[in-house]
Amino acid sequence: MDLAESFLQEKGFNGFSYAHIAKELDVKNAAIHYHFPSKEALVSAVIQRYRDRFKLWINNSRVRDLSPQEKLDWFFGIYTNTRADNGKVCLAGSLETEFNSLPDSLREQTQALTRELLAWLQTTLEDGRDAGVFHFGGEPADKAVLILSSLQGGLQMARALGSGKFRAVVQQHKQDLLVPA
Amino acid sequence: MDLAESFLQEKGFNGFSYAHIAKELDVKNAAIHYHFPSKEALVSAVIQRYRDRFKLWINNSRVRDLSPQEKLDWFFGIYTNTRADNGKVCLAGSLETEFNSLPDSLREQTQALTRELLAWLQTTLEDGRDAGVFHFGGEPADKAVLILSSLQGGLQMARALGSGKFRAVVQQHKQDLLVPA
DNA sequence: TGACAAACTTACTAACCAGTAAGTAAAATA
DNA sequence: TATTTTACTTACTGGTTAGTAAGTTTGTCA
Repeated sequence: MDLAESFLQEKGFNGFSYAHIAKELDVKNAAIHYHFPSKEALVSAVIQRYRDRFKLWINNSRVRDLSPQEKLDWFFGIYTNTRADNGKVCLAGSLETEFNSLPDSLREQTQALTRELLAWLQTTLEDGRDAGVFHFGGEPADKAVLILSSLQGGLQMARALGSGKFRAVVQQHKQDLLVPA
Repeated sequence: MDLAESFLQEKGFNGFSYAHIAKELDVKNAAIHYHFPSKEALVSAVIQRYRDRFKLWINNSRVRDLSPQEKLDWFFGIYTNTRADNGKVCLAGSLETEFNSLPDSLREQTQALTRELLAWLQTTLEDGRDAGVFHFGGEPADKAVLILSSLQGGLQMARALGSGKFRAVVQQHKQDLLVPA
């Protein structure tokens, strides 16, 4: 599952095979079919684990008790660190790219994951604006969509043009949110 | 080339084959190899055409003579219209997602395209801020990266959660840029 | 009319893909 | 100790992939 997650983020759903995983583990591809009958089942398990992990994190006091500003920094940090080790990309972003060629169950998993990320981000933005630390007009839901979109897109752009582009995204969000005009 | 461009935007580089194009055209796959010796050559030609088209557009008086605000609307419109007909995605975004499994020549083409989009957007943002119609802090280069990233990511998110998510991105950018705090 | 080239088709190859059936070795369990 | 279960391997299938070689039709031009 760790390898599948890595490959998904590095190459996408259509970009890796049972053979790739089998080779890394030094086993035969049938060994993977023993644990996960289909590629769909394997990837579904990976997304589910990712969702569970995120849920666990945001409900843990180490994140839950942070200020909105610290929460946002933590969230940006996930993406920065993900990217740091080797051109990976947000799991949700990777899956959305190939959404059109995904089996039904994976589409649902992708939708659920994205909605969960958006919901948390929206609440955090609301709390921050209410507390007077975040400055933005319009709907928190829209701002959340903008921020998540740009993080996903920014990681992808960073692959082509270097990690500086992703840092630019984070930098500019902080500028927009934190510095009153 | 039209079909290849469509498939690239719908399914990505690893998501379409010579057979898909051949079937649509009702010819054999060898017929495509006659015109484009390799998939790399085919996709390279598609990107080059896309770059030429963009260059032509921005230098044409119909775009060149617009106000910064109208230019931005035009740019957003490209993405909105691209998306309108069937869950497509920005060509640059699609290629960046699979950047790690792309042949060298296509990596270079992808980088060049992205840099050209960024350069134009940056200049437009600069002009708009100088003219007093755009309001944002920080570097225009960073804001350009943020906007392009969010458009690419927004189209992808729209595939999973509906086109409303992309409209939210555009809406929020207009809010952030045009409405003084 | 004949030569030639453009635009194909037919028929193929070697590599890779997800997935399966049958067999095996070792560990857990009764 | 005997039986069963776990975790594989070996050997394969049918389908798809990009790409090729050789032959065929069609239109152009001298």
